[in-house]
Amino acid sequence: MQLPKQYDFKESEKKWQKFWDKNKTYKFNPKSKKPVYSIDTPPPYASAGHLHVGHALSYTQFEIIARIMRLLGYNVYFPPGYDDNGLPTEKYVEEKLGINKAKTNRAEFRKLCLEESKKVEKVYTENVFKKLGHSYDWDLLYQTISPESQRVAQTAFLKLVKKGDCYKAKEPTIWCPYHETALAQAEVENLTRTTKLNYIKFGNDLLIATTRPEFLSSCVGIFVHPEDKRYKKLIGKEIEVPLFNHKVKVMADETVDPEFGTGIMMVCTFGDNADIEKWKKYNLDLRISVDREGKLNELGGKYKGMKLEKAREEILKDLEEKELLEKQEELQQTVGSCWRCNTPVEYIVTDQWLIKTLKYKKELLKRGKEVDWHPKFMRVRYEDWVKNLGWDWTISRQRYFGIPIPVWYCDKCHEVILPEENELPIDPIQVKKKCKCGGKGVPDEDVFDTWMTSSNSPEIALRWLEKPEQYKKLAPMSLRPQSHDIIRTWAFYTILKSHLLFKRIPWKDLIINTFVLDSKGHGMSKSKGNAICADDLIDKYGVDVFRYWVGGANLGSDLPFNEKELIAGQKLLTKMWNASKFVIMNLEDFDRKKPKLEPIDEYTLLKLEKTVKNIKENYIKYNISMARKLSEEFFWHTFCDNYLEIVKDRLYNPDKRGKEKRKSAQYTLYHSLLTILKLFAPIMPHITEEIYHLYFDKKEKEKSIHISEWPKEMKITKNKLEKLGDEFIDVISKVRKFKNENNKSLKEPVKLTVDKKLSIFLDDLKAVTNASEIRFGNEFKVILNTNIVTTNT
RNA sequence: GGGCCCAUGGUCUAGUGGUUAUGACGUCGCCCUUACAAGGCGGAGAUCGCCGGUUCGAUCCCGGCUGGGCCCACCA
Repeated sequence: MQLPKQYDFKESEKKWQKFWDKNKTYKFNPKSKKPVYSIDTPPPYASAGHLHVGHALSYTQFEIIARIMRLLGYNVYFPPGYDDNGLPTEKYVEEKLGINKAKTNRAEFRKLCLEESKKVEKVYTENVFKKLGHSYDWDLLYQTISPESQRVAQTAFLKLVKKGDCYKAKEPTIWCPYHETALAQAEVENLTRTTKLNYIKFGNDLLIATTRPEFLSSCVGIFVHPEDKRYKKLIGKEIEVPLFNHKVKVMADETVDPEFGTGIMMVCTFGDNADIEKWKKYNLDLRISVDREGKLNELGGKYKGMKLEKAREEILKDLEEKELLEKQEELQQTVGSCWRCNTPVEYIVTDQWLIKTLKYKKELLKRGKEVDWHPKFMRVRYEDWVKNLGWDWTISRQRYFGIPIPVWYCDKCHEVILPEENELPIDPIQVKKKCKCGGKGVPDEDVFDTWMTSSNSPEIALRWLEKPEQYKKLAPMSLRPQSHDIIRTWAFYTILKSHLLFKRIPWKDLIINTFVLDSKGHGMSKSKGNAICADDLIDKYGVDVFRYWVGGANLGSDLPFNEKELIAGQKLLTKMWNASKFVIMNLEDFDRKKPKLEPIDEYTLLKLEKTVKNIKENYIKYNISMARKLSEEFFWHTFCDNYLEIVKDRLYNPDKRGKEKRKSAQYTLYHSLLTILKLFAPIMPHITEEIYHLYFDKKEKEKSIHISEWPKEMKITKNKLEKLGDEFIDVISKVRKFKNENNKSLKEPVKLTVDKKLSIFLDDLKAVTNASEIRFGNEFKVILNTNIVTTNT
């Protein structure tokens, strides 16, 4: 049999990717009796940019798991998805089509987004997912912008409203003055900045330090520590606020730090979270002086219409003029800011839809414990987040584009008008509704937070509403793979929704992907300019080598990028190609019948079986790197370095050694190589498929190695043999070392003295060491023809 | 300010309460051996970050420190 001398990865990748596509190799079979393993895949936003290694790694990491589970006998439900319901899509469509979304209608614009996204996604599918050798079932593709996804989000909303877990409220909400929208707690980032702490004279010459003098008009209370001797007598008194001259009460609260500033805290509605807390706790007045654009309103008096920054300047100027500004100090401060525009957030009172979270903290913690986190310590992040929640989840956004909130408000009785579930998806702007009282329904023009959709990804992926039977059977899903930075959003909201809607967890396992750092140990990002492009690596080394690297990463931990790892993978591929070539060449006349096995062949199969078992255990625990290591060890050392060398003589000289002994070697080679290929198949799908098709596909029943069965146990249990075999291998190693130390070729003939126990391997031992004579004795000896050298055991 | 993770030969990495502490890349030496010189075989190279504690015994458990990475937080 003529086999190609070298493995051409580029050609092989193209060939097999096409093959898998054409044959729908990875199609989910709803009729199969195998247990189902379902994956709640993270839908990426299909960008045209280059593929960052970090992303390529995280997506490939759980893709390897999909392959592992398929190989272990599961019916794998592995749907690809695209997240095209966000701002990036909006922007892209506006720019590409040269339209202004504010001038088209919402439904029309959404349709355009859907169409454009589909085009971009098609390119992405080919250039990223298929190129990486991913085994999605493309018939299960979903989009978060699709009508079906909208229906899921709106149905979930409706159910929660009816249940009372979703409500409309006039509440202080986190507000981005730039985007003019409410934000969820999870959308707030921290911004560290230097600011001025201003010491301002209030009535009675009381000195109060504040960083937000622009909020003087909103001041509703003064707080001191109850034990602070300086101010004890003030408690209960009223103090006049400078410039605005309204009076506020002095109160005591233990959270006030006497050491900070002057030990007096001014509470305004609302400068920050602490204000809201005290406002609620002490039932203070509401004096809102900031509008939706971040400008002062009527309450701001002469500062009305000024942006907060400007108002601050003016107020400070006026305070100074009136000699009410005692002093200013520099202060390092951390403030919340909008995650998109970095504008510091404000807190204003608006009408918003919220989903209850605070009420369910305990249950959510319990649900968190029901999920199997990999690694375990990542659950702590979830728990910390849940414990520290301070707000219910604001799900309405004052944005133009997104999934509409399906409600109307009666213009007469002001009741909320809800649609029927079977009307969904619906855009209230497009559809008129009447109230029971006869009043006209005014549509809610807000849209959902995008997490409102994403948090139902299991429902979208499993076709909750389209295929209720399937959903019932497959939920909860088996696995959610995701990155650690969205534990507080994606993981949290999904668990929340699942708890509220279905009273159970959304999936059994949650894995946190590896976080790739640059070679110096810093996070990779475009802005830092240290991001490495996965496409370049794939062009240079091939996908399987890239995937080999991915297979060495551990879940939930950091991994500095190191190109050397790829070289190791490259070498492994070469080795695998060559070893397979050798094996297949020697299997031409193999009839697959089981012959009487030689002791060393049995020993090798025994070792293999142990390895397979061990690997399975690791694979099930998502310990891919350990499985890879074990596979490599067996393949390279046990199989190539030792076994292949041992059987060469039997394969080459059947006349001398006996035909049956050659068959025994062939049998062992066949099963070992096939098993080795399967063990590596999830990590390196292309080369293993290529080799499988060089020979095995004609013998085995499956068309593709990737849907073949996990190696069956051969039930070899000869423990004595294992010990003896180990000793035999040890002798080989010693003889090699001996020849090496004497600068001799490995072919150099020697005379050996070995333990009598090893006599069962006599012929193989003789052949592999090229011994002209073997004697038995207690002491191990190697002797050259010319000079005599002895080695002891 | 709180919390989490990490620290092992030059580099990257595995691992365990107790034998000579993995493996890879690199390096050095030997070997053209009919699968593979993009190879084989062998060698050198680590007081397992630092300081304490628990223990008969710690790289592994506990506490502290240092350095790196990350998450969270209302000091007005």
